[in-house]
Amino acid sequence: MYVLSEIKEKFVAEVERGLEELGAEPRGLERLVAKPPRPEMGDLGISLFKYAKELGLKPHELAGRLAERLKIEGVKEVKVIGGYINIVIDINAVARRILEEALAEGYGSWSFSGRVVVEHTSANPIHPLHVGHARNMFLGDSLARILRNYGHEVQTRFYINDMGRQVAILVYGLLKMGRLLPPEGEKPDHWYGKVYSVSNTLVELASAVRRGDEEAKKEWEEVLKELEGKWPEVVRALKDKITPETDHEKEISNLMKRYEEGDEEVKKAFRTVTENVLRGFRETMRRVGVEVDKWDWESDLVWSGDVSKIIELAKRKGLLKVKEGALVMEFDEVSDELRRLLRIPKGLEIPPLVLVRSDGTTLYTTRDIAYTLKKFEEFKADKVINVIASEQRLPQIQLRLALWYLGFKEYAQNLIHYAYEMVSIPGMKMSGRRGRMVTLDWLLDEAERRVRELVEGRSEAEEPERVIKAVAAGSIKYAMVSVSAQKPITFRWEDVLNFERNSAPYLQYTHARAKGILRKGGEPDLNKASFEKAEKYKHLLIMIAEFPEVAKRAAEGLEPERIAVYLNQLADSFNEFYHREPVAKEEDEGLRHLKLAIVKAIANVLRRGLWLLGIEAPERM
RNA sequence: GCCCCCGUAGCUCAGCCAGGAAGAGCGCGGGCCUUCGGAGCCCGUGGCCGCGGGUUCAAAUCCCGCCGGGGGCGCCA
Repeated sequence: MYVLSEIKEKFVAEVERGLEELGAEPRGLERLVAKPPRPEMGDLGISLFKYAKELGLKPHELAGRLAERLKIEGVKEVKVIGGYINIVIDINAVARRILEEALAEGYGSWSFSGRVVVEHTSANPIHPLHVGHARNMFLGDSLARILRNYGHEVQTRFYINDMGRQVAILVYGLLKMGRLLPPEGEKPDHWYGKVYSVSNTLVELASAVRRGDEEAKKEWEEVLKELEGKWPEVVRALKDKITPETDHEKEISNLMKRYEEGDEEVKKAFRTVTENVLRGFRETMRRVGVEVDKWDWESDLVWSGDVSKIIELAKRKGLLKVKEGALVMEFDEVSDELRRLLRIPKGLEIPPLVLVRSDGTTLYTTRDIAYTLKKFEEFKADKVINVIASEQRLPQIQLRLALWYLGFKEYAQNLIHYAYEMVSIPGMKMSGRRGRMVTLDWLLDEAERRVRELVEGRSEAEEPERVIKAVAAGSIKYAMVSVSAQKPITFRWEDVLNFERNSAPYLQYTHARAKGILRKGGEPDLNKASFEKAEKYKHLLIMIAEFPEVAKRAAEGLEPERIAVYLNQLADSFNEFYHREPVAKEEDEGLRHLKLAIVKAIANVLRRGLWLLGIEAPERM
């Protein structure tokens, strides 16, 4: 247990006991603990208005009575202000413990047991990773780290969605082109992305012509022109192969059917292509230091029979209806109670879920049911977190309902859709289908270029290139992870590449600066430190002591942005301190060791906190 | 049309879940380059917390309605 948490717990327990003795029923008192608005009012306070009313006492009077016998180790004063009871921490007495804790390697970690699967990124293997995937990936990676730090066993998984229509369109185009592999020297996912959007556009165009839909025809002709301007050779290679003479939609459906049935030739084509796209994904992920523990093929779930077992079970339970040749599950009357359990909005109408198409093939959500079981069962997970865009809220709800009705009630309740909003770019409508996207690779190149420019000639790092990569990746990660997931992000270069405060580079710089002081001033020795002089650095010490609680709350609420906000405040306070006080040059030995210990503790917290966000903290920059 | 999310300083956002004296960054104006790393520091500027009701001793925070922005309502994912 960390000092500050301990003091807080005792404070709550004592006040609780006092209230009980007076006849009140203090439930959830710890929620009323707050930091007073001004430091001179104390370090922690509890508001008592609620209980004053319950007991028929004046708030101030109640606070006074409770304060009288409040005795907590590490607390030097109890203040009664209005209806609050506030405590003043005796920082001289607890500074040593704060610093001992903060200098330890695993500072901020907890040991709350639990097993969690985090599925993230899971991009369609048809084009390179773009800014939207980046948000998904960085959120997922950070959540995994935050939960591990909380004490949970975490497994991260990437779902390879190789059975969707989009992969089929890509493979179809490639087969028409007569080549499955990318040209030498071109990053595979980028090349496939071009082929995909050109194929998709030609297919859409052909269909529009066949339907006689003039409007759509015009629209897709424009897209084609745009693509021709960007990638003439790809358009040239496909233009005469995908024309309105053929019903391509049907051929693509046929291709999907053959893949689902496990046709060897088709299987080989799909697998080769997908593997190669994934090769590109892995390269990008290596660049940003994100790893996943397991890669799961959607197709394996079909071939292994897991998906048909689900359908059989649904049939046996009488959950399926035949509707125009398709098998569907309906959710007409979902009780309020079930909605509450599965976190489904009250007024939401839930359309039927098609599990099997009329041609006998299955759909994404069908396979996702099988996949969810696999995730829970293989890892014996208590919880599964799916990091998936909020636009997929409805299918995720249908998934939970399907699980519930199939009898997997625990899983349905413990399946969490961690929804995040879109990343938009001003003046640009992103669309993979139309080949319009800002890729993560490009973003990283650009960020690295800018960092290199900035660092040029003034870096103190031994390996400037490594630092450039860490800072570039960090700045993008920070932009994605420091905004709460439920807010849309408008991606602007001037914000992401602003390396001033409130950015990863600022935190990294502050960390490197602290390390620089330690190189000059030497290692702190707590046995030589004058803790009786800690009062002056109380603000910093308390902030250091708050880190574990911040990490805990971030884990409990799945809120990486809390870490970002906290680290920023810590860095601000440290920089103020740095300009005010000499550390390495401090002549008073005891004081120097105290300050060095504070600096080292801050460096440690910054490093650990950045790690929770998936951001590296170089020693020098 | 129905449903979900968001709306806090000129801009980008914390704070809202668990009600208890409005916060950062950017921008803008002014200062700090002989002292441990200027990606920094100091001073100043800036808000009927979208609007209207309600609950409460107390509302940015909870409830209802409206307005504005985004997303969803496919045998796509």
